[in-house]
Amino acid sequence: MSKIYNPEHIELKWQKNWADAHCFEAKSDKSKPKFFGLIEFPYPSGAGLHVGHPRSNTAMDIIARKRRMEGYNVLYPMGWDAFGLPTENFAIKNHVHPAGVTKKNVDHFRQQLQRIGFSFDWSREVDTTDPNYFKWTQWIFLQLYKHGLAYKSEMPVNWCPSCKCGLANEEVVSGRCERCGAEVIRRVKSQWMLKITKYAQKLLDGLDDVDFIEKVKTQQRNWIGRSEGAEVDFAIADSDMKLRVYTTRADTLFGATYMVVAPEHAAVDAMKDRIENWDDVIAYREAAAKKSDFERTELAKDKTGVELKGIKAINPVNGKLIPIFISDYVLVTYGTGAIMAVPAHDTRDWDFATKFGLPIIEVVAGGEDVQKAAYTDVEEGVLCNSGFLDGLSVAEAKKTIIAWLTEKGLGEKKVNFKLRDWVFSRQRYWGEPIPLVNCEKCGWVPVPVEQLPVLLPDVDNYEPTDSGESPLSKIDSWVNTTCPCCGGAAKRETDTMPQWAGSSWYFLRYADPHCDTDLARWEELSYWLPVDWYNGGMEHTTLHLLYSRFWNLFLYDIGAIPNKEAYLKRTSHGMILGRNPECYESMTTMERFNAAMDGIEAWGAEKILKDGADALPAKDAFMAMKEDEQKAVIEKLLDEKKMNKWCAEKYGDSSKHTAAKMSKSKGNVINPDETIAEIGADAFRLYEMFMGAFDQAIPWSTEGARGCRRFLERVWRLQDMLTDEEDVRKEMEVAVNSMIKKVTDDIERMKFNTAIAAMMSFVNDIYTNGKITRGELKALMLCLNPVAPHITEEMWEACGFGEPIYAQSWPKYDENKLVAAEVEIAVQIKGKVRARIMVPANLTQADGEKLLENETVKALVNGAVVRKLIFVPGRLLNIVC
RNA sequence: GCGGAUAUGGUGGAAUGGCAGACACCGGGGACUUAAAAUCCCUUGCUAACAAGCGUGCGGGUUCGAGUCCCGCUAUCCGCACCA
Repeated sequence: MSKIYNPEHIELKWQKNWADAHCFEAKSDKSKPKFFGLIEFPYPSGAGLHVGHPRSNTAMDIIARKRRMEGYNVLYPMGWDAFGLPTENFAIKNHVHPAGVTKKNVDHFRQQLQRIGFSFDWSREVDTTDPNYFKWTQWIFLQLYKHGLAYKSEMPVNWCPSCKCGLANEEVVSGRCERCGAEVIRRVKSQWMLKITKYAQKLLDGLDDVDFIEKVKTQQRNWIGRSEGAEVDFAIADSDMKLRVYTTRADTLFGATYMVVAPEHAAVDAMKDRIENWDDVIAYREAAAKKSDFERTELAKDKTGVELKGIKAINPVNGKLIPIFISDYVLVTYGTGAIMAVPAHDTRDWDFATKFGLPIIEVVAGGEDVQKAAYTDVEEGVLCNSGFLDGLSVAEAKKTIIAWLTEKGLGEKKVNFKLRDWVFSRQRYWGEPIPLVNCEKCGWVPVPVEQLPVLLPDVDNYEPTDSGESPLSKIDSWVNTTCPCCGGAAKRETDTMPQWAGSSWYFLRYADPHCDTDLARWEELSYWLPVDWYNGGMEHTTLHLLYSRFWNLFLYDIGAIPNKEAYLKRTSHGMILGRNPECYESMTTMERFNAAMDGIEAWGAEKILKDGADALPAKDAFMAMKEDEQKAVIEKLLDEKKMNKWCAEKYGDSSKHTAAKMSKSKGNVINPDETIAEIGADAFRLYEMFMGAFDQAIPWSTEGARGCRRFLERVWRLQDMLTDEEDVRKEMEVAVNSMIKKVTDDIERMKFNTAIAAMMSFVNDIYTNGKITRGELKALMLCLNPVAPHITEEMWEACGFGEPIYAQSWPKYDENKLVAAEVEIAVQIKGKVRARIMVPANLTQADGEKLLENETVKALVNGAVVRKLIFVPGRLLNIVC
């Protein structure tokens, strides 16, 4: 009888063994093929790891461990994306230095990750707040600056009044600050911007060369938002001014019955003298500026605007005079900030025209009455009321009109993107200082490379200022410096970089994390990059993933790195959900108590209430308790099962109602430490991978996790069934080979749940059989090792199988031993299964006829005329008669 | 509004157009225990209860055969959102 399975003991032992052996450190043996597996490095928050982190980490750990066994030189690194607001806010509140907070959090995270047994190469750990690291973040910024891709711009930015900080568009979620939830307002500030728009086309094109899951590509394409159209000039009547618009529907030009410009559009000011209702215009403009993005969105349906009285534009195709309006449904940031309005064929224009009583002229026939609704179909329609375009399809008309406009010098073909430039300034302390100084004589001057990094000074107070300046601006000794160019007095830039900066190139640093002459040495970059497989969350698709591709493309263009695209392959995991607290929160104390009473009756009171109340029947005792005592008792009694049952009754039986995204505020976060303490790291890893399809959101189930522990107990006890036989027994060949094949294939497809199911089936087979040979156990240990590395190493050692598994090769399967000699097939009559028969596995399609001789089949056919016979070898026989 | 995804037992989920529900969780029963836990074995889609019938969100279609393919809906989730 083997010892009792004690995960904690085994896991700590092997974690130490691996560290001592340095077996997961990436070697610079460039003769071997390399594999660079990457997962997003975490932000080390004070709350510590949650169960979502290990889902991605475990998946890539499995792949990394398998690759090592397959003979690859594997780089699987970990680091910390450690700049960021929560740390800074914590530091402000508790009057401590953010660096100290960061260190403490990082140490906690590292310890938590190590307890799970990931095969990270800890010798390559990176930390974005380490000056040796952010020296190169600053260096990259200066390259962007030198190549004209960083510029300062007075522009309206999204301003979070609570964080007192400018936000990128990507950080604004339905009008609210992504971090704190406060309503975002618009505020004009001078900001550093990165010209990511210059790379819009390259970022789009690059997607064709990489293996990203389709929905990531689609989301990036939509975010970049390329559209093909034309710019057209509309002359202003009685002047030599022109108003240029962008349109994707140049074909509908004859239907343009008015124009709209954004309230902030410069042309409005240029025409000031001729506008008769200037006061109205100014009033509208101010009202629009005051609106938050949220209000703009809220009122999206309700069109407002003011006509510029006294001014008319001329439609270039028919010379008609048309009015001009300002309205905030036209955005100054897109296209030319002005549009031609074709109410008959654009829903927004139709809404506006209807409200303001403007003419609606049909120019594409084929739809319903355009007076009732806009007709926007571009596939079916045929042009009408459009002079020389009449009778053409929309596509033909577009070509024709653009050619005509180009020839006349009235317009031209134009491509536009939704992608905006990246607001790169933050008025915060805990970020990389932007390494520029402002000299009155020389303007903005980069800090020379040899003076990098520009370090953060020690500050007493990290509180942002109400003026919107960074706390750094208050440190005169730091701000005042000399100009590197002329040696005169100069001031440092006090804005810092956003959190995205450090994470936009960290994968490059992993190739050579201790290099102090470059961001990483060329030969290391050429060997390790690009990243072979990057797994991460969908929430980073349009932010981090796009930004880092942008930096990588840029660094490639300036010859700093050898690879164009950063990541060859991108996959994504689903979220892990917790219990929906609404269920629990909406219960009254009595309801909770009643639900809990079931538990009391079922299990006996004393046991459950051991350290709660003294006596039962509990109702009286319970009612006598203080409220928080009651709460504690209820928490103890209301296990997951009861909660689900209760929620199901209240909300219907779907678990979708009982599950919700985990968050601290909802109080439904599952703590991995507690789970690991209960079931061990191997069972935890196993459950994370087994719980469901890897790419889908899944509610956590404590019961399900315990089931995985149970499986490992079963595996552990296989030692008691072990025989002295070295080889795989004949009768187990199919089971062993098909398991190896299934596990091998499914790991590559990230179908971890079915890979694990295959191993469970195998173990079930062994239990039925009662015995296991050394060869059979070896195969199982090797397959299971990437998922549950500790228990498999321990058993491998205990059984005397030789060198540790981390030094073993991945098992191979024999194609010829995947199916038994005889297989069961279904016999169908007209598609209905009527019987199952055993037949030799090697029958081919041609043997189908012969099966009619089979007694069972004969009886089913019962002398009827067989009209058609379908035989699918190994699967079924279908007889139509 | 646009884009993407999803829909299968009490639950999580399996299933290259070929035996729907693998593998688990929960539940039920049994064995072993003074007892409990643990473990092992059996059972577990629904209805009827004989060997039958019905079942993959809804309505059509293609096919010898559809959870899977096609057409038309519905519901839910996620992302974007006045992008001309």
